[in-house]
Amino acid sequence: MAGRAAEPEVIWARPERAGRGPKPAFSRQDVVDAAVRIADADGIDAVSMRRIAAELGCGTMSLYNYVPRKEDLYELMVDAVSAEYAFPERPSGDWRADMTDLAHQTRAIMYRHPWLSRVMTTAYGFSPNALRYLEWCLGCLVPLDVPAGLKMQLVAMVNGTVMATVRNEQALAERARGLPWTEEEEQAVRGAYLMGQVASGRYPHLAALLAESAAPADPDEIFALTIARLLDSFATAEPGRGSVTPA
Amino acid sequence: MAGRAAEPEVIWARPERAGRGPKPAFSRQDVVDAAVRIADADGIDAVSMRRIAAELGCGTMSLYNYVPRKEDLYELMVDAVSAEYAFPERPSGDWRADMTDLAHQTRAIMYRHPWLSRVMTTAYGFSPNALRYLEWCLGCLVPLDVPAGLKMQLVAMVNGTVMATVRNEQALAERARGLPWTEEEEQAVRGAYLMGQVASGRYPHLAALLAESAAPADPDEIFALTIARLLDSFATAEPGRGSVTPA
DNA sequence: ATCCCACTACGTACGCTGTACGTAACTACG
DNA sequence: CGTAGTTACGTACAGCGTACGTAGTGGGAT
Repeated sequence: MAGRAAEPEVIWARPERAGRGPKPAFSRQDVVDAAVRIADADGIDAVSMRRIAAELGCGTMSLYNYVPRKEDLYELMVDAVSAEYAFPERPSGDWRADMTDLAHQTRAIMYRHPWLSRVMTTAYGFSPNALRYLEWCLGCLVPLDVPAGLKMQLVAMVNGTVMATVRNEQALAERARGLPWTEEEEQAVRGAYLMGQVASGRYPHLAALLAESAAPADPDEIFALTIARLLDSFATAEPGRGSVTPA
Repeated sequence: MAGRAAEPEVIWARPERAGRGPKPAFSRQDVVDAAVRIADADGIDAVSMRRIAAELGCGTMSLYNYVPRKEDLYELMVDAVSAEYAFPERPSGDWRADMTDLAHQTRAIMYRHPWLSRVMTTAYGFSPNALRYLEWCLGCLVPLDVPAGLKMQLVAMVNGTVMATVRNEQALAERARGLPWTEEEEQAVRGAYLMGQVASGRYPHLAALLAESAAPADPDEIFALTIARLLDSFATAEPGRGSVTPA
């Protein structure tokens, strides 16, 4: 009988194989790589067990010898691309520079794998490469003299910001996938609706803003400034003026 | 023949009905409300066209007279709960206080509708209530003397941060849904794996951090401080020290 | 008053999904 | 050298979104 008892487990703690039966034709990594390849090429929704099996040239159900559930596959995929981080020998000593570099690396990885920003919102946890990343971050933040908890918040905040930024850029493109019209048409229609609404006079501040900054700024520059601003806010342990409590 | 030509369109611009035939049994809002009710009760994955139809007591395909595609339904759902924002008569004049209140409202809405933080990462756009929200934000930010583009970044950043924070909290609970074990078991297993890894000595900084702050801090407090810190960083137009360019 | 046709309602069906289960072949261990 | 545990995988099932066809309703034009 295939499969294992349905007990709580983490995929990272699950042994890939036992030595008894016939030699497996693939490794777990083969399955994950195939999934990543498909997602890179045709989007995350194209990643089905049947498609992966076809890519590997095996039966669909054979995959369940390597991965217990589809959802675990997502976690494995995230971990797989998290291996793309390139860390220097040691932190530079300038934590702002190090964290800035990491933010740019994260963004680059998300651009290389456009499905990542969506999958991470669901299948994210303390995978091996996530731990490696986190450990490196904390190493970079040694020169920063703030409480330990705050360092965690900083890392979470940087990651969250990069994710939110990239997600915002990619959501529209992803939505157009699988629709009977192109992304350009989608964007045009949505833009037209927005302009129509703004022209209605019901949104004066928004209208003023759109009139003021007609030319959209360079996304790279905005990203760099956003991260810089964010890191600034962690340079001191305490937030500045009050206003912490809501109205 | 049911349905309309497959042309690019925005759901907000699509007229709900024309006057010719028999009176529709429901309104578009009825359908959306039913979907929200199901999602609140049993999670977003329980929202299927068949389930909504059963909730309303009509045939499955009848729903397509009100909503052209499932994906549009998601956008309608996000817009529907976005109506829960309660704005005062006018901005207080203290933009930090106003934005802080908005952040807390967003968080409260996301707690009331635990599916929202996930759906928003996919189905988010300039819906009517999103425009209303944005317009209000810009009104609150009138006292803030920075370029218009920066105000947009501030709003995006606050929203993104709230979303990332809540998503992080809810991802685990959501993952446990539909699994044969409980969320507590899931958390326990993941925690055990993490502790085992940390105890391996491969992650010294992480180990030190976990040892230092054994008691997890109050999430509400962390949230409030995070938002305060974030708003601080927008109080001046330019980021502080250099380090903008990556290494 | 009557006809027309746009419109609503909805049953059926198709292709797709994840995966439970059963069976056959294989191999390392007692 | 059995035999037990493993791999491979075909079949099957429940569920999904939705294309399509048909029946019936009722407002607008004649």
